[in-house]
Amino acid sequence: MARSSDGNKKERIMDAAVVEIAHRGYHQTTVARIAKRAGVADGTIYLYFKNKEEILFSLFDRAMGRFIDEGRASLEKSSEAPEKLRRIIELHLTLVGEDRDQAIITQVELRHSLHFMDQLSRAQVGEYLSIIGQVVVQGQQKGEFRAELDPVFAAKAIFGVLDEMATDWILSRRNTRLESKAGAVFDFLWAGLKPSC
Amino acid sequence: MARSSDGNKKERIMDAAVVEIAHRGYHQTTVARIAKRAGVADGTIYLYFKNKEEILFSLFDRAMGRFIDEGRASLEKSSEAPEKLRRIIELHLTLVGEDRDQAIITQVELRHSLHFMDQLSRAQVGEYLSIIGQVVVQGQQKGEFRAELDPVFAAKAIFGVLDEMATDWILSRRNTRLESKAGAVFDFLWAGLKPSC
Amino acid sequence: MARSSDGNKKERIMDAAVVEIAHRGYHQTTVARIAKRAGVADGTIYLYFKNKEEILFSLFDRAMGRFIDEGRASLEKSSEAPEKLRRIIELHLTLVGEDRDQAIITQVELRHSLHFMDQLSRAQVGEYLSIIGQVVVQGQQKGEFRAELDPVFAAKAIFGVLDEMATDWILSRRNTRLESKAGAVFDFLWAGLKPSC
Amino acid sequence: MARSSDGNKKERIMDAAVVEIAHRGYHQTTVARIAKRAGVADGTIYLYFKNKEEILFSLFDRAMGRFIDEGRASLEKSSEAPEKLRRIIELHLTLVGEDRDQAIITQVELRHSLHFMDQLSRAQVGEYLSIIGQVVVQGQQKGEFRAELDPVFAAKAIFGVLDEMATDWILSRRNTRLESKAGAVFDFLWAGLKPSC
DNA sequence: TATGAATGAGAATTCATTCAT
DNA sequence: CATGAATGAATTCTCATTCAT
Repeated sequence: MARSSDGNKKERIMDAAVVEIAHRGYHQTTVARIAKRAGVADGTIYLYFKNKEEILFSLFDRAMGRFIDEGRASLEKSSEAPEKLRRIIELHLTLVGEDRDQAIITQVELRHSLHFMDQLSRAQVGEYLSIIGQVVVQGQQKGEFRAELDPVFAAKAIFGVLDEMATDWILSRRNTRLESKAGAVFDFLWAGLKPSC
Repeated sequence: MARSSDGNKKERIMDAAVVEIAHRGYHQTTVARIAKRAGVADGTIYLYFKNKEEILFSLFDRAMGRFIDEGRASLEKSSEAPEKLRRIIELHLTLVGEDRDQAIITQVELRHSLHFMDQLSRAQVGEYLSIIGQVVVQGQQKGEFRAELDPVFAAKAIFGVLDEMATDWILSRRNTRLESKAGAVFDFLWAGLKPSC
Repeated sequence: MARSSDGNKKERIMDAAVVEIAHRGYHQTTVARIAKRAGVADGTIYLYFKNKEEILFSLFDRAMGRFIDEGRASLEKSSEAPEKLRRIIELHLTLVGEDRDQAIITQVELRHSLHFMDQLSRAQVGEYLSIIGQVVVQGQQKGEFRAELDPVFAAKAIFGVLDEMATDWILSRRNTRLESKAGAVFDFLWAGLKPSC
Repeated sequence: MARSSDGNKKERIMDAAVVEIAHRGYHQTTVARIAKRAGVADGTIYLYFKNKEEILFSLFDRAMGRFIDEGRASLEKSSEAPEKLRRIIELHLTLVGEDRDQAIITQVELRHSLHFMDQLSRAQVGEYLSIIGQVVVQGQQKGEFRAELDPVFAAKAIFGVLDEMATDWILSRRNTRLESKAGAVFDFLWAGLKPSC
């Protein structure tokens, strides 16, 4: 049966795309290279993706899906907002940090044009930001976070710090673990969020 | 006259490039289009730039130069670290916010590829981060900022928030002024930086 | 049932091909589209036709077969050459005019290339022309048509007029009936054929 | 100066296209082959033609232009309608017959799709038919041609006979001169056109 | 017979860059 | 310095055809 090869083939193409694109950049990566690495014919790519750009979008969807799903799941485990914030920070840095190639896609290649970023941010990034925002709101309701803070702004600020850490980690090719920054990030953000005394 | 038209011509090409690249993206922008908008022949571009990529680099240099120069100048005017932080925030958001096309270049197009970002971050972004870092260090020395904070980390966090605000402003095509976020950004960062009580 | 579905399937494929090719042209029509319209799998096409070109040839054969068969049958009904000429004209225009899609195939798509036309004209068109030629010969023998006319030439001239009417009808998308031209065509040709006085 | 090479280059490309397309058919002819025969780079083709199809259209325009121009010029030389008819017939067959490759383009390749024929017939073929029609009208006014004939119909009939002779000449690869048919064509058409007695 | 996923050769077109004027 | 016609390498995508099931 084609049972297993079907799903596998699309995945295989995406995996190949991550490696190729991470190494040479989206524009230098030819569809032929991706096909070759995936072990399929060039034309086969087009059975699974409308065009080259669709591959990149799919890569984003797959990655962002994990952020959102695992983000949601992680939040359910704790009830305190600061604890949730810590979990999100750790999860974000862990997910980005566990696959450098994928991280290059997410932090760099996926942002290569306004047109592209537009589509991304509208959909899933917006959802991710709103998850963060909900944690902020919840923390404010319980008095754990400063009430006067705009939660939408706060979510973006939090995301900005996380995103910068991720990008910085990619660019500095040192062999550090990205998660190791989680403590510092939490301390900094928590200081900015907690009620002043 | 011949003398100045030279300098003018390079500037004209760069200005044309900003508009074209902001509107269609770097890869969709042809050298011919830039030449046309600049009012020069295609070949003339190559008298001023080694190749297409060089144009983009020059755009970055020109923009980053202002950040660094005006950043430095601005810092000299005040002596308190929090005040300096506020100035940097305002300057950053003002400079990004005053020209949407240029901002698209800075926030989006310039981040094309790892190869590209590498070159950027090594040089001037590193310098910009170090300016921010120096403010943090100074604040810590004077007891205005929390001493236990790693100033290099803090600089990145600050930059991350500013950068996210800038990118968000570009993507949300609302007609707001980016500088209007300066107050909120300062409050948030200041809370995260000041000594806990 | 299996037996007849076989024949049906080939017919179904040919019918689908007529519609698709008439609407998009031979080269823009993919085998996949024909298969889809015919309700069969892509591969099934190749059980009935050696390749895509064969479909077109088959379409021609089927159409030309009717011209020849019905032409012959029609000629047997009358004995006077002018009457036979009239019948041929009417039959030709009626057959072309009764199915616009099929007519597009016959008048346009089938004339794709020299290679293609060669094969067509050698075989069946030659036979059709010879049927017309025989009518001319017969008319000359009975003194109904001018004797000095080369019957091969006359057949081509007759065919040329009919063919031009057919093509013109296709291109002018007016909602006229092609057969309505039969009278005028006959009058014109008859004048050219009958003995001068 | 590029003075002479400009016009020449476009002509050279068109000449190369005639040969290549006549020999292999439009679809089997690659732009690269045309470029090679024309002695230019592939890309150069696109400085003179928007795309491959445009080359074919240009070929048609150039050819049809001669038919119309020389047709018009030829008609001015004589005043009798039958004489004009004879001139048109001779000119048509001479022009088609003087360049077999070009004739293949005109009689076969240019007709390969409805879309294509539409564009052709609308414009210049219509004009050519109307030139023929005017001769018919003039002949009718002077009593040289049968008055009851619809001149639009007659023009198409005349064209149909000429066109069939041309196509037939191409397909029969015999080494005859197409113009040699002019007499027979004229006799046949003249018999169909002249007032009955 | 019938299927349809997979193949991979093939071609049009673009565009950064050069260089003769 | 300036031009812009010419170059030709490079790449995406299509689609007729095959073949394992």
